[in-house]
Amino acid sequence: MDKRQCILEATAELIAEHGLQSCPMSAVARQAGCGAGTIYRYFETKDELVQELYLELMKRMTEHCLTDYDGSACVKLRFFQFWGNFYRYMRTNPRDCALLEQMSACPAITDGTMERAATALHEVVFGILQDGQAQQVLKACPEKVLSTFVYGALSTLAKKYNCAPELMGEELEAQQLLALCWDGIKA
Amino acid sequence: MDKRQCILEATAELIAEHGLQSCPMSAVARQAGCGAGTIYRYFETKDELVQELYLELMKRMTEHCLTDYDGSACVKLRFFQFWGNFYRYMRTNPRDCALLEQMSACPAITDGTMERAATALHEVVFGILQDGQAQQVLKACPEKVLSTFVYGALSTLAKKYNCAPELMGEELEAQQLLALCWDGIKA
DNA sequence: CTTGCTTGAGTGAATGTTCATTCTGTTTTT
DNA sequence: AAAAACAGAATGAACATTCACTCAAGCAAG
Repeated sequence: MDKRQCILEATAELIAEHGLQSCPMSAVARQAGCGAGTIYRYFETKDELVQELYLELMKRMTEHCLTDYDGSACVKLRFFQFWGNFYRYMRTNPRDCALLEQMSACPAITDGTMERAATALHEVVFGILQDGQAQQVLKACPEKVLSTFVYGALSTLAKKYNCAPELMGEELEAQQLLALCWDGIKA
Repeated sequence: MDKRQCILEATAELIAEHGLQSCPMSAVARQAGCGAGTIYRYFETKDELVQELYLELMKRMTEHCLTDYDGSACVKLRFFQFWGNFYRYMRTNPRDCALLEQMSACPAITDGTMERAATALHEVVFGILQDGQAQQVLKACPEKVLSTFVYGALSTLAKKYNCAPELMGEELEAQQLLALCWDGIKA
């Protein structure tokens, strides 16, 4: 088994449970089943470990978002496939969802890391929205406004369902939540 | 001048700049212009200080959201007034906006604190959405789904405009962003 | 008014703890 | 046997919290 992977996984587990600020390297080592020194064979510093974890999480999420994604389908289909994948990923992996939120909000993750982590996603989203606007299917807002709108709504809904499902009433299908977003941005 | 207020303000400044995890009490004391011991006259522990800061921030935001809010107006007007206030507050106070996001994402803020901080807001939002559904102006989703949808979209938009306005294209009026949300939830 | 006493807010050096990182010796691999 | 990987104790820095002290304001007695 891959030690580096183990260490990343252990870090994820601990941060999710106790927060970024209470995640000592000694605990990471224990959780990963290795000595403290070993971590430093794979990561220069704790900070690097954390940045790498963020990149790893984003990579995993990006892959899921592109499952069965057909770039040549119509705008509406692409929209529902992509964001449906996104939402389901967030709902199926509550730990990663919480982790991503926590890390995105934290100044310790540098802007460079964030940008590097998100470019792949950006391109796909940009493609969908551009096409939608060209075909006048979508509102003529700046593309970033639309993408931020959808991302914000869906990620917050997923988080809420993950953390406090009892408050949310009977659970809706991803389709119905996507419909809210679609109605918001359609022309 | 109020020392307690000074300390809270200093804490806010430091957390906004360096993050929750790098905000030593010594720095808080320096920023607040007092000795380290003084902080402990007003707050039992660092943790309590942080929880109190969160409550304070939420209180401020809640007040702003209710500016000129007329509970007897029609659903659409109430919606635009309330969420417009919310959005403008987030845009006018980028520091508080970033702070709230960071603190909300962090396990150090207890669920109890969060609930206590948000009840006032919840009631107003609940009122608007309930009425809207009763009048069949709004979609018949669980009320929490609608509120989370709007909150997520607007807060994420505000954050993005605050942090990376250059990426967002020409800035839109609050009205136009609210319209996206309204179109999403209207029946 | 002056003087001396009391009170409690305020201070910041000292304490003990926690933690990232390093280092030395050990085990495993080649 | 050499090299690489590993473990975990040791190190030193950073930090939350404490505590013995200072000082200014209030106040009562002279």
